[in-house]
Amino acid sequence: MGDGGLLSLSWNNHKATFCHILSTLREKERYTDVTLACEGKFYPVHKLVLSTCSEYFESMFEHTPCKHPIIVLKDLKSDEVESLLSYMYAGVVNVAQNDLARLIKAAELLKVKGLAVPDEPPQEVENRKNSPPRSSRDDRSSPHPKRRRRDDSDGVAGEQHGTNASPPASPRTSPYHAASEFHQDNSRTHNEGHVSEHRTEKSIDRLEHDVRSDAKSTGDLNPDQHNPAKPCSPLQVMLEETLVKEEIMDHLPEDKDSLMGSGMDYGSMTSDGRLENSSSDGGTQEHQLLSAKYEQQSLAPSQTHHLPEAVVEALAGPSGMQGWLGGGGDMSGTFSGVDSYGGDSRHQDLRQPLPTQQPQAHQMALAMNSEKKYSMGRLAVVGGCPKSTVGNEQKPEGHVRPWTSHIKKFECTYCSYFTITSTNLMNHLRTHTGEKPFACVYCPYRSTQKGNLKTHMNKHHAEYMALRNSQ
DNA sequence: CAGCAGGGGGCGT
DNA sequence: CGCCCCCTGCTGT
Repeated sequence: MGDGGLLSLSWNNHKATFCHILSTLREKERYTDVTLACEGKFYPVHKLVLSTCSEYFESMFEHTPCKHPIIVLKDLKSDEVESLLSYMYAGVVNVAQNDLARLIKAAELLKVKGLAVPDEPPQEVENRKNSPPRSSRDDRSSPHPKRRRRDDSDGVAGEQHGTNASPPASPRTSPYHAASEFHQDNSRTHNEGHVSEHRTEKSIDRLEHDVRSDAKSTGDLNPDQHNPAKPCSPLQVMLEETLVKEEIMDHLPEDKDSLMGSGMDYGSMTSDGRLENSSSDGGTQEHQLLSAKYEQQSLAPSQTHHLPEAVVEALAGPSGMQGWLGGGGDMSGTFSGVDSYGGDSRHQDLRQPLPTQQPQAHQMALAMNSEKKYSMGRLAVVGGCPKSTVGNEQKPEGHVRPWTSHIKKFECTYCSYFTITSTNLMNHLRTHTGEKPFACVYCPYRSTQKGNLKTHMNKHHAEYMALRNSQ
């Protein structure tokens, strides 16, 4: 790798982490922008995920301007929905053999990529479903492979609720990936030796470590359990049913409350809790968009409110998911949410005229970065004067300018920084662009500011400076 | 201690 | 107004 060589930086655990974060976001109901309703249960999920995994949803959202539509899945069972969601979020779903045909049918109904295989009879698909063991290879690359053994889980094959919250147990790269693996499994259905082959060594180590620690806590777990085929039937049954159920129960009431409270019209609820869409005539088989009432007023604010939190919690890690999130179409709101992380409402104003030439994701990433810096205390941006405390401390009397909005002249297009001088802004911009135009002639040192280079020269190449001064 | 980054004065155009 | 230059505080090693 010589000078100028390209370095390929790869995030070893990226896919697994990605899936995990997705699942986490779903669990925490962060950024959810669509709610699936089925049998009286509500599943706040993400359009992005749904449309990624299903052209059906994709086109549905495409034609639905509503910010937070409620989609009533009428001809589906809630457990099917849960399974499908698990499949879409985690890339893997555990299903009892008996329920497989039902699930596949549901998947076909919703055109879920990788699961919907209309051309082939369910039987064949069943064979392919031996793949869950294989999918577990990615299990092990999960950041939190918290699988718990349910020795007698075979007996509860009919229960699939658990899949809903199993994502952390088995993040998958993507449904596409899953689909392709199904095909691979055709040729080697029983070969479980491949289970972990595709993982990177690092993720293996880390995950096995996680698994072991998990095993310690649960007592009977061993790493091999990531191979679901071992203890269970080819169609592995849920491992976390009770756990998951509890989580669901925790969430649903809130959902209902909030949904109802927001004036959402869900149609009528039958006595057994099933959701009946009043407008459903049964002719169209699956879902109807019920109403657009459930959107901005009640939901958007909380979303924006949650974002910074989630950025910290769910998107932990320096890289986070900025790029991914930036792909959303409604980033202005979320972006301002991030932006307000510093607690400075002023940012909202500054954000308005943000130039659009920057990809939003980029802006978001940079903004997050800069906010981080600010929160670290480099600039006291939080509240009141946006100017640096540096200036205040440095020249208490010098900071007499009223730092009001009409004074600021130069705004950074990447973050909320602003200054009264273009020079300062230019210097600042280099911190974003990475440009270091001032290079030391004696060493690889480069600087964003000439003065910094000079300082460097004085300290490290004093003789050069002396010579130069004498000339 | 070295480096980074922001503030601001001075000067030329 | 833009550029140059210097000063300064903060942070990481």
